Amino acid sequence: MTKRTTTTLDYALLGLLHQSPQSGYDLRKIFETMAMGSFSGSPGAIYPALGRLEREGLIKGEVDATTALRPKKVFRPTKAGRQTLTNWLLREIERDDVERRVDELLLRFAFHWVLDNKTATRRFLESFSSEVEGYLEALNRQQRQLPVETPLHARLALTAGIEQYRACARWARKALKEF
Amino acid sequence: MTKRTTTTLDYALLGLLHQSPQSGYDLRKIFETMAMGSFSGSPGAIYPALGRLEREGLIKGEVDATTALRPKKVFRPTKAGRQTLTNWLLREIERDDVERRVDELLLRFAFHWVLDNKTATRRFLESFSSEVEGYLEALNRQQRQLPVETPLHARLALTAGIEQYRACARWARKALKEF
DNA sequence: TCGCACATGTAACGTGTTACATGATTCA
DNA sequence: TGAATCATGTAACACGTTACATGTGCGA
Repeated sequence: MTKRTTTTLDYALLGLLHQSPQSGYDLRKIFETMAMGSFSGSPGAIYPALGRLEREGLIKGEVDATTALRPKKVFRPTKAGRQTLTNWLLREIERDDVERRVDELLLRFAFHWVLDNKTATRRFLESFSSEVEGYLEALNRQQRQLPVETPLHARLALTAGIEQYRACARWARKALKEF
Repeated sequence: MTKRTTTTLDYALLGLLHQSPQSGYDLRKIFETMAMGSFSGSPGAIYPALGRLEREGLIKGEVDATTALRPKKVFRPTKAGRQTLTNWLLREIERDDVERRVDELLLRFAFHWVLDNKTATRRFLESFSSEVEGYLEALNRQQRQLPVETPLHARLALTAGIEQYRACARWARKALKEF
């Protein structure tokens, strides 16, 4: 039996539960209210995810029958869960993360407070901005070498992507000053 | 039998095939080479997708045995396929698209040249920037109303998101001048 | 002869989506 | 009475991921 790969949703749940133990319903409302990347908070996503995490021993739920109309199941991360979270936070940033999972990287950054380690955060931001700038160079090259027949719309769409990454790079440099 | 929902990958394929008829292998290479959002171009994704589109009559493939080492199957969109594509391009932009599918919107824009209709493109960009700006207001409100105990990292992550959307808004205004 | 580029596909697997089910309590 | 909120869950379904299978021709 090979271990399943932990999804971004799993990490998001782990991070939120680290912040404060809460129920599936509470978590769903956070996803609905807050701008957390593109998580949906649909029951069909989060309850099964919580179930998996509990089966794997990364979180532990206990029923709180006191307050609620219907008994709540409040989850909190286990030691193993906290370890999994920090491993994720400290993971090396790959070019591929920057190319296709910027949202996940930003989520990772958001939970970096968990580490309470300025050095780690600085390293993260340095690595992030250097990867982003590397990718920006690739995008600029791509833009210059676009075939002549490339329609204007397609060119502009590429600049939109470039501008988004530039915004990320600027943000990272500014954020770095805070640590 | 309810009709399945056309995925973003389907539209991407439809758009690329509209640009020029080509094989699955050609398409895969485009996804690998070009920065097209987060498409992978893995065979397990694109061949089944082409199969579905062909079954639904949106594209039509014919085998070209002449040139290649191994016979190529070259696909081109049908009339219905072109119609599906334009319907997608002209679809009203919803707040939800902006919140969770900016990439798809940019892809849509990239294929707008298909319409060859400056008015439609202008409408798209106007609608896009107005939705983005509306969402930006919501994000700014969210930022102001962040609970006091919100960790710095989480605050900064939110500003990263805001900066990305700002970049989009700026881009849209600039792009608008081209049409 | 080894590996790479060309070229198309399938199988297992897990995840998210949508829609449904359930049921108590509060409020108009 | 009916609707909304709280609260948890399941079932069908389809998609993408990873890994595998297959086979030709070219260059080192």
